Amino acid sequence: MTGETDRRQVAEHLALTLVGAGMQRMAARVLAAFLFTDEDSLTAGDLSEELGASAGSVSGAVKMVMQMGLIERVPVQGSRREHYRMRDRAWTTLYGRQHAPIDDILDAVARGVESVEPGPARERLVYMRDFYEFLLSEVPALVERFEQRRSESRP
Amino acid sequence: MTGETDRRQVAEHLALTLVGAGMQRMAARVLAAFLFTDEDSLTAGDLSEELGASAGSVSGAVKMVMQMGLIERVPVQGSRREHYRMRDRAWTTLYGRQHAPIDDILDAVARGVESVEPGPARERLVYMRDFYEFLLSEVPALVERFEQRRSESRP
DNA sequence: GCGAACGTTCAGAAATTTCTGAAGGCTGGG
DNA sequence: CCCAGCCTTCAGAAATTTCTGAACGTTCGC
Repeated sequence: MTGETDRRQVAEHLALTLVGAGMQRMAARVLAAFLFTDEDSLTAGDLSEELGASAGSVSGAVKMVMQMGLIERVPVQGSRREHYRMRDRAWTTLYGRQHAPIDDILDAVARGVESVEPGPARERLVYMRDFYEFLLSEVPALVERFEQRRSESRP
Repeated sequence: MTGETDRRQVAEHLALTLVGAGMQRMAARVLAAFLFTDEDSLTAGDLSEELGASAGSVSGAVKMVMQMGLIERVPVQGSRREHYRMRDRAWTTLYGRQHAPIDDILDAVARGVESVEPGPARERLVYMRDFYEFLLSEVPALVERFEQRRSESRP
């Protein structure tokens, strides 16, 4: 509820926190910019200026954040620039996709189970496989529950 | 179900997959070594030999993996070396802790909510905050459900 | 106590990731 | 058709992460 400088600082702090959680630096900064703006949409140029970063790195970061499904292109007629904005269900889709690597892990573990004779190692691998399978099946339901609850409380 | 060379290859592949999911390289290799061994426990020396890595990097990696709660020291009398093995509920605890960064994110977002005037940005931040709060409260229950199901099927 | 076997720490080297800046490609207006 | 504005790509520079190897503690057997 304070000044504009403060808003940027807080945004930057959130970006750094996301970096701590494993996100790429510039991608996190771009994301924070979208979170904290009251504009309808931002262009690559806006971001470059706002963040004080080169057009090149902004371009790469935007690409990443878009692949994550957090922002989307928004068509604006009468403008040659590409406009972007956050997607509505950004966070739930992000969380869902965070679990995409789990598919890969699952494959690798399943291969492990096949490659070892029965014994302690195999039991360990089976346990790991079962857990990741469980996650893969339960997470979508979890996300859905959140969205449902939300739509109820805001009819 | 094939040779020893194969086991190592499969283990190494799982390690690389975990790296892809964000884990540190040597930590992932150490973890895979524990997953795939039929020994009761491994020492730093064992790992160094098995992985062909220096004692120094093994030491650092073991420290990390232990902080993650995936392995534990096991007392072996009559041996000067430190022995380690995987913890029983390694995967569920890991998943639980994966959500530790969420606390930090939650703090940062909450600060964001306070720092902006009512408007689109604020609504976005509130949504994000609510979602992470939801996760924080639901994940433990999810993990518990898995363990319960598992203990039922293996009485 | 002394010596040997292990493990840890840390400075520096190596590898990887990340950013920049310049060159080039589209697109729409004139 | 040409030009201007905007974005993307890419090679190289900068920063960061990760590994090694040597020096230093510790612990146990003797």
